[in-house]
Amino acid sequence: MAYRETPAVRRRLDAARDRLVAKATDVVAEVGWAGASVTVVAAAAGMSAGSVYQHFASKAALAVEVFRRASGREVEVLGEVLRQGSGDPVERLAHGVEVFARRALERRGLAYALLAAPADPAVGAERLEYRRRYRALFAEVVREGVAIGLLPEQDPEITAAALTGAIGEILVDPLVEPTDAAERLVAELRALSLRCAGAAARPAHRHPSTMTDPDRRRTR
Amino acid sequence: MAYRETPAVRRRLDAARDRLVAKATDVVAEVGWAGASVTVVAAAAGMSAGSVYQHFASKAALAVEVFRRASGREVEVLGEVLRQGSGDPVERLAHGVEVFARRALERRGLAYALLAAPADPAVGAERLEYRRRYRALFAEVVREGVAIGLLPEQDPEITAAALTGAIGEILVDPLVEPTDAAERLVAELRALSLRCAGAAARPAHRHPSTMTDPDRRRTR
DNA sequence: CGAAGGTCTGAATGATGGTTCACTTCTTTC
DNA sequence: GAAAGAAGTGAACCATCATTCAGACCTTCG
Repeated sequence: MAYRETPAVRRRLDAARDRLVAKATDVVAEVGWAGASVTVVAAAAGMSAGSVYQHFASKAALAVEVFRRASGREVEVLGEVLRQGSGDPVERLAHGVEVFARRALERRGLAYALLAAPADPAVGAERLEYRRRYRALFAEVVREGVAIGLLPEQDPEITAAALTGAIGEILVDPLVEPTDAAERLVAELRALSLRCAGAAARPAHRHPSTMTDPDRRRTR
Repeated sequence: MAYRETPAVRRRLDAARDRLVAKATDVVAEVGWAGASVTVVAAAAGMSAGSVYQHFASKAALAVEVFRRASGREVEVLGEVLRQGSGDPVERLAHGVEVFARRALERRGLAYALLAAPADPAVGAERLEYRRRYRALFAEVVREGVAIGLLPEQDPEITAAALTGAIGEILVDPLVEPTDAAERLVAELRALSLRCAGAAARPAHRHPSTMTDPDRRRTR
């Protein structure tokens, strides 16, 4: 043999793959899953349609990867806030909802694509899976709250499912257009979530999101 | 001219159209929108693929009609319970949620297709529209409740959106499999909805659903 | 350099499934 | 019964993309 893959090549390939996924995510956020044909996505990533198949076995596989990467990040962030966050379970829940909502509002197109837009069956299945994860995270914190008597007796799974559905519904619909209304929306959502979980009304805690969203802390 | 459409023919045509929509609904409930090809649907309705186009300009038009008919019924029922129902706004809300949930649980496949299953863009658009209607209905009753001081200050639209999303999420997911758990689910959902709206805990009212679901009253 | 083994390209291929249409089969009217 | 005008049929048609593949172009190594 006269050729063997060299580290440099591996890096280039991996970079190309990454770029493909990233660009595909942008396209999906922009025009939805339906508009993201292989040709279009490949062009956006600066490669030919054929090359896509160097990195993924099928379009569905690429779509799933796009979904996983974007959603994975959200689950991670939410989990971090809900679990490692400061304060009692109710505070963490409130904060988690806020962070989740703000992030979604900042990238509406992507949020819509991830949560609700028509998509491949493969993505649909993945969607269910990730919704289950959101639910599990919320359920955990609710369960904690119930255990220490901060929240009334309830089925945490159901409350968690409701929170997931409620937040999704509110964020996805073109309900709030002007960005300046976003803060009011987040506040309402926070209050609503607490009521859903049965927490007694309490004033919003002081934690400017910019300091507590793990993503921002890291990347800026 | 030697032929003019006669009332009998009109009736037959209308019946065929109805039958087509009804059968298409069954197919969709069974195998989802994706599996409901024109050929399959036509076969289910006992006609040829070509004949479908006698009644609808396109497959999308048929799909929209299927969606509208099924969802329209639900909006109607929910509206009736929420508006003309007996009791104060909170009671009506609780009852509305119960009826909605029970109906969905009775026809899971259809509920899933209407609320969440991947579908034509045309159906997706319609879906948004109908969600808006559910939301409007819930918002109205919440607004009433706030007005008379039964419910705390809140943005009724947002609470309503949350209720829609929450109920959808819970009903659609394969969370509850055994039918015997359905009643518990409905009870939890009822309690959850009241908490979401901020109603103080109160015991379930006595109204056996069989007597108060407008659909049953009428058809059985 | 040249051989070996990759990667990349983009036009051709193929599958799917909605839509059309020439033709057959009713219905109605005279 | 026959002509006129629909309605019904289903095989052929066609558009859309995902996927493939033969050849062009690169990278590595003796």
